[in-house]
Amino acid sequence: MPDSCFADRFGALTPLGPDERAALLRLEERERRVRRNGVLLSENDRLGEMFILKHGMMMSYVLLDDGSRQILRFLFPGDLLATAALAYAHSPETIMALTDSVVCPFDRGAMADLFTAHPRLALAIMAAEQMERVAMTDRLAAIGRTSAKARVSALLLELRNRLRTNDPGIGDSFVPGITQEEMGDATGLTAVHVNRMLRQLEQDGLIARNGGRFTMLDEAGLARTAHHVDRRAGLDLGWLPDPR
Amino acid sequence: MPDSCFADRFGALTPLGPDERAALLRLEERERRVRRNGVLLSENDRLGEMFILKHGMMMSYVLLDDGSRQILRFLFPGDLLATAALAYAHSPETIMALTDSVVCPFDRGAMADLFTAHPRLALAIMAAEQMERVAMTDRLAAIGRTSAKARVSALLLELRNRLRTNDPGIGDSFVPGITQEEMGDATGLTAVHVNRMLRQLEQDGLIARNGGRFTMLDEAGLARTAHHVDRRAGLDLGWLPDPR
DNA sequence: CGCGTAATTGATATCAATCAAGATGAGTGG
DNA sequence: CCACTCATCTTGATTGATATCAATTACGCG
Repeated sequence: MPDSCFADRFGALTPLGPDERAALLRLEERERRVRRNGVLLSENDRLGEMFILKHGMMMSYVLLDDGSRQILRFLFPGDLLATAALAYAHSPETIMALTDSVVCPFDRGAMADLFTAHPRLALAIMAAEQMERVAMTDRLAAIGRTSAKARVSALLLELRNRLRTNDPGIGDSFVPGITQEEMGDATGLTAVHVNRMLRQLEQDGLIARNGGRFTMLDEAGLARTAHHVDRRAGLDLGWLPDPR
Repeated sequence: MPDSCFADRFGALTPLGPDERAALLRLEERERRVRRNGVLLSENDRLGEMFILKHGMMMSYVLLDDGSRQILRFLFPGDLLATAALAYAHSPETIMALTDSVVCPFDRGAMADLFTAHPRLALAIMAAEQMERVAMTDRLAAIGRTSAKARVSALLLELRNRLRTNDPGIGDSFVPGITQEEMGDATGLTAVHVNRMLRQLEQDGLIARNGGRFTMLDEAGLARTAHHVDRRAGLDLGWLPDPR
């Protein structure tokens, strides 16, 4: 059976029937490559298709009129991109590749077909959307109400966790794959201050760094500094109807 | 025909068939009152039902361990509450009434039934979810990357626009219905600083205040200070299949 | 080797938080 | 009707966290 990031994503949440798996696979029939630093979609581009990220790491961001940038989310395989196409004619955000990536474009009509043929998958997609929303509220609270050190810690934890989801081999040690500038744009800080915070986290004995590689020396301590809440523990999709 | 906030909300986005309207109405069969300052749902409460807000104004927020609060969103009639129930066993946020309110509780199973019987409504709900998500990214960018004055301006514009959606009689003049403390908790500022920013907006001739009532004297100027983007203009649900 | 990007470090500036009093105003009970 | 109380709003003085500015250093790569 051909692999599908998207089917795997949902398979981890709820058992999938063979028809369901096949329907998800059909969304990944086409492929498009995006090179590192390549832009898949710019703010205000006309929308019509959505994408499943198949390989690589991307990010979405908005630019403010003074040139500053707010990174909204980092994107990993299995993530759905450009879902704003469901409600808007033009993209509210830019989507750019952080590494060489592969995405699978599909028309929003395909989503309509999927919802019609497989209501249970529609519910699962809606549930995944809720997970995304809760992650966003966590980020909102972090940026609005926590210190620079907490925000940087939270970002490191989030990156490690998401990287690990796609590569279970990752333990305490990982390569974030983003610059300090990008960490700043994700956390609402300057690159200079991110640097100082990383340095402080090192001094506190929470992390170590070695040529781009980060190691969490005290994950519990880091989670405490970050005011981190582990949302995966509270997942519950048991209420979904049985697969057909 | 009995009125339904929820059906009205979607009716404004896309034409509804009679079956569809009836199905939405069924979600509002039960009612629960929540008094001002009453808590509908606390952080970590067990989830199972969701709610449609029928009358009143509510808010959702999280408390951090140092006691500070981040308000995530203000809720108005037609909004769907506690959608996290689709993915989580416990609430990630507290939902509290800002005015005496009425909500319609329904089991998440009812949502599953709706998705099964009316895939087109499922798509519309998904689209509404995208509107919510985009609003959240706008807030994230505001808090992460804009000045205190811009954030307060953006909040005023958002409140006025949402109030006007439910009461088209509202023009430049409105009563926000929240305290400066709450404005601070929504924008990531202190109440004291919100006060100074309001005062400055007054001095700039952008707003006037009179016993709790705000008047926008220069809406274009306010939108400029806020870096405001009008998202309603870009809505597009024309791609949805025709109602049955 | 040389070049460009990213990381680091120090000095200074600014915005917003904190601390501390009042002022205002809407209930509430006597 | 008045005194009282509590929440909210307002204002000033000060502190503190983070931004800004300005070099310098380290590093990956052609």
